[in-house]
Amino acid sequence: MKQQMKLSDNTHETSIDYKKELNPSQLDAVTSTEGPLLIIAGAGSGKTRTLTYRVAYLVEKGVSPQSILLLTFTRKASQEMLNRATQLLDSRCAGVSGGTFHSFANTVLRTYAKEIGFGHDFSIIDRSDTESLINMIRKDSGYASKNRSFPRKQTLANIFSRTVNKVLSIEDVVSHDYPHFSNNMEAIIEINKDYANQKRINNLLDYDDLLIYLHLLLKNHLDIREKLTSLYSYIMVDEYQDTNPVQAEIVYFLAGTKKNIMIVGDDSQSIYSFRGADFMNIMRFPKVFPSTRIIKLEENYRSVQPILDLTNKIIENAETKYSKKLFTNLHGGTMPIIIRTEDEYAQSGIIVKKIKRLNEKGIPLNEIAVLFRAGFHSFGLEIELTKNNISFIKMGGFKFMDSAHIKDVIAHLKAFASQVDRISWYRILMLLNKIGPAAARKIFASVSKKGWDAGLSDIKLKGEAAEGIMKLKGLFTKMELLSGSVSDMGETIIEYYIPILKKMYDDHPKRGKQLEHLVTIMERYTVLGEFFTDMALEPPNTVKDDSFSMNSSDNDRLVLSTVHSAKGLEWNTVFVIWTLDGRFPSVHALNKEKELEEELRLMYVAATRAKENLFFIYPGNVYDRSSNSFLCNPSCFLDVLPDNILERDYE
DNA sequence: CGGGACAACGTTTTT
DNA sequence: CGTTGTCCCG
Repeated sequence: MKQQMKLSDNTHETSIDYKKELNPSQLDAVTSTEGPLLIIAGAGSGKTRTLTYRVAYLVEKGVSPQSILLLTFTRKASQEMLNRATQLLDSRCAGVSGGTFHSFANTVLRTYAKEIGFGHDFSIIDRSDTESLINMIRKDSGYASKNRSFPRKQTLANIFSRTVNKVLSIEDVVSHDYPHFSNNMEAIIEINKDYANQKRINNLLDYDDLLIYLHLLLKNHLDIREKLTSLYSYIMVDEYQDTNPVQAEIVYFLAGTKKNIMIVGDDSQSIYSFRGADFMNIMRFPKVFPSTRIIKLEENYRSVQPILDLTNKIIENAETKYSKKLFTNLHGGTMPIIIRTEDEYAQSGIIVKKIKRLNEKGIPLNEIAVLFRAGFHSFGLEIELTKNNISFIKMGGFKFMDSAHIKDVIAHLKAFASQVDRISWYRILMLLNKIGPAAARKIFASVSKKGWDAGLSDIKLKGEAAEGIMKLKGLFTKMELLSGSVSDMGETIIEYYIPILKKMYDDHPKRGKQLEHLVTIMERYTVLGEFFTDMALEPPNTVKDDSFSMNSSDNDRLVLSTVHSAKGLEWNTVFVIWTLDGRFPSVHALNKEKELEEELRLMYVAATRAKENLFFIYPGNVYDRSSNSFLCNPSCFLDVLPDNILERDYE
């Protein structure tokens, strides 16, 4: 203890000058350590900075890092904050417990799995595993073949997840959001029950279960709750406007009696209601914690005045309850502009032209972003960028872990690790020639009873099917000799899998390379279970995919991103494309007040990403298939703005 | 079992 | 337009 004190004294002889490095509100937020605290942090107001300094402040004050809990929206966010705090103070900050709600739940539940009726070695299933399992139950139930318009696996997964995240009943969700499936109510409820049973039998938790069971644990086991609340004496939660009711109650339980809890958020940037987030959580917080102090961070350090004028005006039209008016000391800059073009092609053309001009002025590509409402909105632009040799990186969308070949290889690993993993066994068996659902069922029944060795030997098959099973058994026999090295097993599987890959995909060389990349990820693991958990909870979020850029080696690339994945980021210049009614806001939200309000916040998030230049562009006349109509009006969020705030170029 | 014909359906995203 | 699922036939 003494040694630690001495060490820290040495490492920060230049103590942090909080007064100098933070503005008064930030300083207040950083140094108010006791009791409940609500920070309303406007866009670009130094939210991350505040959290980082607060971690350092607490640690410097002598609070043990292990007793600080920092919950964030993504793992990347928490890691970045802790890294910065470490740079600010010293390595003690790295000992702070930080992560997402889900990873925190995972850690806690591994210890207390027995209390919720699971084994401590439970597996976490990702969204596609979830859908596969639901699909098996769906088929088994027989409802699907009786009824042509029975909900698909994806729809069922959506219904179930929504039920959990919004704390509603299946009846509520179906009748409200899927009224056309109301006549299947009993069947849907039955499948949901089966799904829960299957998970319990097979020791599986899906993403929602992690939250649900953590919540249940805290609610029903006071002794465990007390243990945790005495362990975590200082809690910080970021992006609170995007928490759902379950997460909010978890926070409430964790706060315990000391209630040293700080939440940070911006009600104007709540954009995840489609998955149960409710910005009323942040509104209600002072009621739930009666002695809450509220601090507003209103100075914006990001955008020039003309951009701020516009974003302030946009959000004025929302019914947010915590009013705040952002101001800046960054002067100069030009008025944001909205441009109408002839068609999509012309829209792309303008962007290409403007990017080239900005580039000549010395603004690097990675300081420019093109933002849009939905992933597919950038397809046309991607083609034009490629033609013009402008390299770009697209954020969000397509995920490494979601591609079929990666899933296949991991399924082999999972099947090897568990003879009762139905999802994985079906998946790998069906890859074999002449083996379909019926054979897979038979083989899996045998394997789950006798293990893979005897299970595969005892199965009677003919011809190609028998051959395939032989090969699979050969693979597993080989894997058993590898004494548990994760990457060695991976490589062995890939060797076996390559012929299948070649048969199935024309682009197998590219996919083969990605499989090699998977092996390098595996090399970081010695315990198979940890590999599986990490792949579910913290999957690699980018594919190093050269198809997306001309010269992928350099980092100077234009950023294409959905507005959702642009949250928290900033660029010198931002283009928002497809800003017309029906695209942004989306057609689906046009007649629904609540959803339209969220689209407005989404537009606010998009616009507040810009530091100096902000462009809105839309093609003037677009046919929309889904609504069978022509879209031609500029986004209503922008159209209502006065001319002295937004310049118009309608040709 | 596997392939072809046909019909239904569709945001956004992270864990 | 592409994905997902069902049905039906060889």
